[in-house]
Amino acid sequence: MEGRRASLRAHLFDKIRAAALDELRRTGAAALSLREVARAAGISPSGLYRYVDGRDGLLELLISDGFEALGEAVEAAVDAAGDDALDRLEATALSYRRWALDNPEQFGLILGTPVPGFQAREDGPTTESVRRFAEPMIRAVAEAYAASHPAGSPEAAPIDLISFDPAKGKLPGPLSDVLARGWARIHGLVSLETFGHLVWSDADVEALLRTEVRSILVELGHPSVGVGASATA
Amino acid sequence: MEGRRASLRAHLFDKIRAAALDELRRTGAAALSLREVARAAGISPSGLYRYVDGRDGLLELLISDGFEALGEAVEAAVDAAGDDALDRLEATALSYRRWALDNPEQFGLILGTPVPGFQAREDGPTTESVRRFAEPMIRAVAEAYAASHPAGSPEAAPIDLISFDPAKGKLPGPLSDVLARGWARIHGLVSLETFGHLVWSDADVEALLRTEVRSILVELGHPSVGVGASATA
DNA sequence: CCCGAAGTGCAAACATTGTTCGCGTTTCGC
DNA sequence: GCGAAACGCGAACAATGTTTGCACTTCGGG
Repeated sequence: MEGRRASLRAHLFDKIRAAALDELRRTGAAALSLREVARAAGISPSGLYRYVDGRDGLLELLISDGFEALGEAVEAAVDAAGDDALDRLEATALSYRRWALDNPEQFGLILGTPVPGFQAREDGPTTESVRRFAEPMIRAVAEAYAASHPAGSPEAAPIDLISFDPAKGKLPGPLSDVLARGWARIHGLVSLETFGHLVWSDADVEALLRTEVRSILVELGHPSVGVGASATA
Repeated sequence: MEGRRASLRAHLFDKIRAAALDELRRTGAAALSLREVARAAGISPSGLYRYVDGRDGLLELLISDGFEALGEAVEAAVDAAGDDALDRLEATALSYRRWALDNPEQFGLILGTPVPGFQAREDGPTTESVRRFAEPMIRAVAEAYAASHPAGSPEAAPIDLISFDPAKGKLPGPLSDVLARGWARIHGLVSLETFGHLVWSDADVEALLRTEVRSILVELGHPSVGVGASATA
């Protein structure tokens, strides 16, 4: 039996989670008030401590949920895309941007300036969520890489990327570099736009992202993209 | 004359500025305590209000100083570099990274997640500092662009970039796109590294940055970088 | 069935925070 | 020299995160 107690607890926990997310969306991470969350959840401030370890625990919850949500958004978009590596990588980049623009506070919380006191515990839920988040992005790049470096070639991926766990150990090999650069190109544009640092330009950021995706594929030596990816679209 | 009063005021203001920067470095922007700054500056909390408009005023001061410092760091590095566009752009990227790694809290404050309540006033010191900061970066890209698109060519820069003021109006033309993409590539790598999101990789970020600088120049059609110089058609 | 143990929620308290207000004191400009 | 402005401060207020002790409910094994 579930037990009356556990059921009530789970229900209230969801209410707290929802209230915290709401507060985060409304006021941002730095101004997130534990007491306000408690009020919204219909609970006393001290009662909240039975569910969450203080303000940091609240943030950990939100960070974990954030990575999970972003990962799911990207995965859904990639799944909806076709089989072509270009389409899939493009879907990755565009869904990454869309999620960031739709959830700027959450995006800032998980991938922006780290919050001062907080450090994710190795065994906390965050590490698993990060893994969950990184997987579709790694997969998209790995697929594109594999397409142009077949399994027999000397530059084939040295390890099985899909099963790589970013939480433990470091990713070696040439793919590490191209993955970091590819992600950085996407993340750079998205974070600058999301945080309001591109207002001086009238650029169409979505178009820029598409250009960047092509440039990544070009450097990956992907066949379906011609060499003509020049500066101006 | 300077006046005894003005002199004391300037001196104390510098002390406050230094104390605030110290606090920022130690605890981060979100946890910056006005009272702690007051203590460090040897002044009462209320007395601080004679110099700075509350906590937001303190942040504005730090933001403004941050942009200024980053701008100076980049400018100094570019000036120290030679005449070659590659060297100059590389110096831009590497000094940008170095400053971020050396001043992570300040970097997060000016280019990371925006602080919730704060919005830079149009007439505040921040706008001028942003302009000051953007100038050397714009210049580096503009020079590289000009080198491959001489003044007579159809794709020459349509406006005088050097005198462009990012505070008012938007930057049009093809340079806007390449500037945004170039900056984003650098900023993406630097912010990911600074905020600790590249720990899964053992990549040499400085080497990655060099690679990105080259790729930017290639897409600019710059002649000094061999490989795909014929890319732009 | 029932009773000790564990879980649950809360009010009160405490230390800190940002900000405002009024009051003496010092300095400036005329 | 004198009125006025600037200055610095202590006290106060509302709000925050966190701890503690205490009633009360629910669970599980005898």
